[in-house]
Amino acid sequence: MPLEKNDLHRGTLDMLILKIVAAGPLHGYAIAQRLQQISKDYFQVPQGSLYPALHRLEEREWVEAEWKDTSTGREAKFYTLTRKGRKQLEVEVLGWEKLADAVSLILRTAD
Amino acid sequence: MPLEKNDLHRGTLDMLILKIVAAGPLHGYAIAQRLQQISKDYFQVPQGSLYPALHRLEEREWVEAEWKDTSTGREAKFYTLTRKGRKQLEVEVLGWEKLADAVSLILRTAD
DNA sequence: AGCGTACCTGTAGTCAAGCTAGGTGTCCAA
DNA sequence: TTGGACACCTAGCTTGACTACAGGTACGCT
Repeated sequence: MPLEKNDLHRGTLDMLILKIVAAGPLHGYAIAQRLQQISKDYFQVPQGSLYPALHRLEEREWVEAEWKDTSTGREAKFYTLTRKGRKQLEVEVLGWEKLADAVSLILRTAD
Repeated sequence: MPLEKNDLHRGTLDMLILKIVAAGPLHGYAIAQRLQQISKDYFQVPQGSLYPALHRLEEREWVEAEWKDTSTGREAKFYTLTRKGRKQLEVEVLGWEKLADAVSLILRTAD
């Protein structure tokens, strides 16, 4: 009986990750941190959502992964946006904006 | 190979239906029509999404159903928002707004 | 009379995405 | 030496939106 369910709205996560990665290569853990930080703790992406999402994005060739050293000297998988990924990001942002507009219309107009 | 995928974002549909019904009792078919009309054809809710959603809402006691005559003289199931449903609508709208704000933050800030 | 179309409801089965819960291992500070 | 932050991963569940059906009524057109 959870009082709260966070459940990121479906499909949003991909866009957010792409957007974060668009600003420069980052490893998964850091991506989640940035999302949380920028969104002022709204997005707290569980690892069970994060890593499958990253693998999905990689499989679709929207990002590319490479093992590199982090600033703390350890290894981590850094993700870089591909050209395809940049295209996809545009599509998703546009889609999001249209959705948000449509929802907004309903919420404002429906009574 | 669909060029386009519409796929309503998860959970949005419930909110939209509640909002439409909040303006007064309507039957399922008419709800879908209103959504489409108000959103300028953005939302074209397939019946395989619509009816399961309505049954879900009814089961959760956010709406109540009653068979009545339509303006054209035929029978249809009219859905009315319950008190619980009104509460839920508030929750969902608030949730949506928070999500939209957070997404907007990411999209604006992330680079 | 027959035919199509809009109206109106419904279900079965599939699929995708996000979740919980578990696991591995490193490094550092208390 | 223990705990926590860092960093990765997977299995299995749940949920909701979809496709593709299926059924029925009323009306207008030819």
